[in-house]
This record gives sequence, structure tokens and C-alpha cells, in this order.
Amino acid sequence: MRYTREHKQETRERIVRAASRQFRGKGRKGVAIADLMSNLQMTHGGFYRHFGSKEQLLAEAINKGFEEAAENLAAAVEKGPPGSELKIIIERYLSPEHCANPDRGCPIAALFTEIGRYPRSVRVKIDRALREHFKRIAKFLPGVDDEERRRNCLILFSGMAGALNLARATADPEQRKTILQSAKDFYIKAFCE
Amino acid sequence: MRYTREHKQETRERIVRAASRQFRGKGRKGVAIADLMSNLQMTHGGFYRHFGSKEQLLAEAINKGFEEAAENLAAAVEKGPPGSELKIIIERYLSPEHCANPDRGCPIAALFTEIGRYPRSVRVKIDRALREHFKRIAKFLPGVDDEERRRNCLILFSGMAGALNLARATADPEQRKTILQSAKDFYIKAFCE
DNA sequence: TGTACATCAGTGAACGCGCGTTCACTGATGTAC
DNA sequence: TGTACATCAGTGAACGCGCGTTCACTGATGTAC
Repeated sequence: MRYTREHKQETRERIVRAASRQFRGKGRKGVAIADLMSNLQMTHGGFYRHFGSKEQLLAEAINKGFEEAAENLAAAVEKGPPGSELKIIIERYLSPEHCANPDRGCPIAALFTEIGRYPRSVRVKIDRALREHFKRIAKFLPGVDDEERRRNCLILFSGMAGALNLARATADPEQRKTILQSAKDFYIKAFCE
Repeated sequence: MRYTREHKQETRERIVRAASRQFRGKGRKGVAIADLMSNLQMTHGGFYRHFGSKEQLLAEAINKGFEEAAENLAAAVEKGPPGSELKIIIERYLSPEHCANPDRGCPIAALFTEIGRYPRSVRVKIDRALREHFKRIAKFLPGVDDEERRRNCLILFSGMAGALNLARATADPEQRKTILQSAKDFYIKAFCE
């Protein structure tokens, strides 16, 4: 069956979107191409009409994750009054929803223990995407100049990603709540006051 | 060849120690039993005389990681003058050495994105070990009571683990240094002053 | 003390399964005439 | 406008490999007598 060019593009995007979720939810080795494709009602053979390898998909999927994150973030920030942007960002990042749904959340938080083991080509692409992403967010951070805002951005987001992952790793729900709430209070105090 | 009871115990410990390193360095799915055993000059068949499954080994290996971490930490703290314990801990945790050697470092930092996906039995064991570990460290944290010290401990270590992992994920060495240094300054200022 | 037997840590082949990737094929639709 | 052919997204079997686990076997040493 031959399809239009648009159809191919659409299929490709569906694969990337699903992969982005699955990689964040299960890690690089937790995702199987055949399983991914069958989720989209397709067979695995067609995969290689769109991507050269699983690694190539991984890189694109992580980029997609940043895009989604940026969209969600922009949408959330717009709802609140001006001046409250950072507080909203922190509260969303450390929310129970974000904690419970790694597959729809921050790709760095979902994957950063394993990114160091990815092939260099993939890591470099992630570096670039992450730098872009931080550049867009840094304007909400306190600091006397761009440099300080950038450093604060690194500190805040790495710290929140750590708290989020400690909460996700914790089996006890009470302890999980404590971690999220304490971290929320701490980072709001440190960066919003 | 039959061996003494001590010999068996020794072999078992060598397996756990090697596994602890390998799991921290490569993640659960990155470790292969046959490879692990051949590193110890043995064949894979003997593994099941010591452990019921790879999962069981994983749980023990992570516990071993906490033990090692506790020993290292105690040794480091003793070297400095009293009152400087927390500063020493922070500087060690965010050092380039810790960043470059995940396999010998903090097991939580090495694995926390994937712990949430481990079988519940393993997660519960990790919970317990972590709680113990934090209990030993919390006394170095500031706070008016045990409860506040415990919360500060969660915040500090999750935050540092996040910074460490962001640094590990980063391909650019300069950026890596910036992350570690900024986080070090920040957490020392926040918890040691 | 010496001997015959039992034990069991470790060996290495084998099993069964999952997975990334390849490939010959299909058939609907685009395109050249 | 109609027709013959080319294209190529998607199919599904197959390949090759790695891995967790099992199992029959080995043989040095512990143990019962």
C-alpha cells in the first residue's frame, strides 16, 4: 500500500511521540521496537523505513520530550499572574502528578542516570537541547546577570530532578509526599523570595 | 571440588561486591550474570549456588553500596576538624571524582531513575537501607529537631544527587565543572552557614 | 588412624526467550506517456 | 482522460545474538564408621 508523503510524516511523528513516552517511562533498554510499533497498530518491519536505528530514535524522542515539556510549561505559566511564574514552575515540577507520571514529564529527570552511558552522538544532541531549554527558562530565575541566572537554573532544576527521583524511588507513599513537599518549600524559599 | 564453608562465604561476598560496582556503573539491565562471574574468573553456572535470581543479587548489591558509602563517608569525616563534617560531605559528594566514578559512588545517585521500576520486593529493601543511611547522616544536618534534620537531609542529598547526575549526563566538560561547582557553593551556603 | 562414601561449589553445554535488524514481498497509489 | 509501470510504506518471517536460568556432571574434601 502506497501512502502520501504527508502520511509518512505523520507515521514518523506518531512513532517519535510514542517512543518519547516509552523511553521516559522505561529507559533505553526497557523499550522494544516491536512492542513500540505494535502499540501503534503496526509491525516492527516498517520501523526502518523511518529510522536508521534505535539510537537515532532515542535522540529524537528525547528532543521531543523537551518540546513537550516546553509547551506544558508555557501553558502553565500563562495561567498565573505575572511575577508568579517561577513559583508555578516549581510547584508543577514537584507535584504528585509529575512524580507519578515519568513518561509524560521531564526527560532529564526520567533518564539522567543513564544518559552518561548513551553513545556520544546522542549525548551531544541532548546537551544542545538541554542548553536551549534552559536558555528559555533562565529568564524566570533570580540573578544579577545572565550568567548568574543560568547557574541558578542549573542548580534549581538539577535539585528538583533529584528530589523528584528520590520520591519516585521511594516505595512508601508517606515518605514520598514528605520529600516532594519539603523540596517544594525549600526551593520556593531559596529562589522565589 | 568441594570447598570449606568459609570459602563459599568469601565467593558470595566477592560476587556481591563486584555486582554492586557493576549495577551502579551500568544499571540493572546493563549487567549480565555470565559477564559478572567471568570477571571473578568463574563460570555463570555457579551463580545459582549463591543466589536465587538476579533480582535477589540486585537487592543485596545495593545494600552493599550503602555500606561502602557509609564507610567512605565515615573515613572522610574523621580526617577533618569537628564542625566541618557537613562541608566535607558536600565537597566529596560533588567532587569530580565522585562524578567520574558512578560505580564506586552513591547507589541512589547511580540508580534512582530506575529504582521506581524495580520489583516491589527490591524497592522495599532499598527503602529500609536508605532510611537507615539517612538516620546515620542526619546528625550532621542543621535543624531544631530530628524531624527537621531528617527533612533537610532528604533535601540536601536528593538535590546533590540531581546535580551529580546532571553533571554526569552532560557531554561538555566545562559545563560539567560549572554544574558541580555551582551546586557545591549553593548547598554549602544553604546548609553550612 | 584409615577407608569408603556423601556432599556440594563450581563447570560448561543447553534451553527458551526477547530483541535489533534484515529482507523478500505486497499492493495501493503516484507518475510518465 | 486512460493505461501501464514504478515506487515505497508497511508486512511478517527469519537471522543472529545475548541473556537468565537449568541441569547433568566433576572431583576435592568433609564425614561416618
